[in-house]
Amino acid sequence: MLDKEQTQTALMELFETLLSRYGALNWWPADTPFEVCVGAILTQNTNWGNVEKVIVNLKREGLLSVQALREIDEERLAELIRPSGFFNVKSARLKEFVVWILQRHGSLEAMFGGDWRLLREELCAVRGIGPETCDSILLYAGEKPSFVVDAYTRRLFSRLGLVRETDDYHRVRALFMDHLPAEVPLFNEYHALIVEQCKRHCRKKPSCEGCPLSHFCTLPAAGAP
DNA sequence: ATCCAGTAAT
DNA sequence: ATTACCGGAT
Repeated sequence: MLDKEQTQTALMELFETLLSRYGALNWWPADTPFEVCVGAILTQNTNWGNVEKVIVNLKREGLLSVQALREIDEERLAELIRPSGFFNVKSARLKEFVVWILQRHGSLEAMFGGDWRLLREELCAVRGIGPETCDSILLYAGEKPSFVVDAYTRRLFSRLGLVRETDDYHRVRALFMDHLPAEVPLFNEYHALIVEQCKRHCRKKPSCEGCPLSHFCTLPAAGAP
C-alpha cells in the first residue's frame, strides 16, 4: 500500500506521462458554460459523437439557452435530441434542469456565484444529475475544482492498482481530491487525458500496443516477453 | 437488477 | 451480429 506522499507522486507522474503523450486537450469542447451543462446531461452512457449531432441540432434551432429550453415542448425536444439516445428521459432531464436553475438561482451565472460545495449538494439532488454529471458541470462549466470520475477513470485506475472496480463514485473521487492540489486546469486536463487514454488503449478489451502507461499497469502486458 | 435507445466500431 | 459508449433512476 502506498502512503499519502507516494500516492501524490504517483498521480502526478501518471498525469505528466499522459500529458507528454497526448498534449493539452483543452476541454470541454463547447462554446458556452450552458452548452457544457447540456452536453454533460446528453452524454450520459452515450458516445460523444452522438452528442455532437444533437448539439448541432440545438444550435440550429437556437435552443442552447436556459430560456429557450424552458419554452420548448418536451416532445419536440425529444425528437431533436434523438441521436444521443435515451431521448425521452434526457428530454425530461433537460427540462427539469432548466426549470430548477430558474426557480432556485434565476440564472446559470447566479448558480455558480455561491459556494461550490453547497452547489454540489444541490445539483446532485436534481433529478437526472448524478455525481458524474454534477462534477462535469462544476468543473467544465463553472470552473470549480471538483474532480470528475467516470467509467474510464475507474477502469484505468483499477488496472493501475490504485482503486478497485467495486469502489463507489465518492471513494474513487476521493483518491484525486485528497492527493492532488485543487487546481482547475489540472483537474480539467487530467480527466480529459484519462478519457483519451481509455479511448486509445485502456478499453474494456485492452489495446496495449504502444500504451504510455504499460509499465505502471497490473494487466499482463501485451508486448511482454 | 433492469430500464432507458441511438450510433459507430469491431 | 456483437460490443461499447464521457450514467442515472427505479
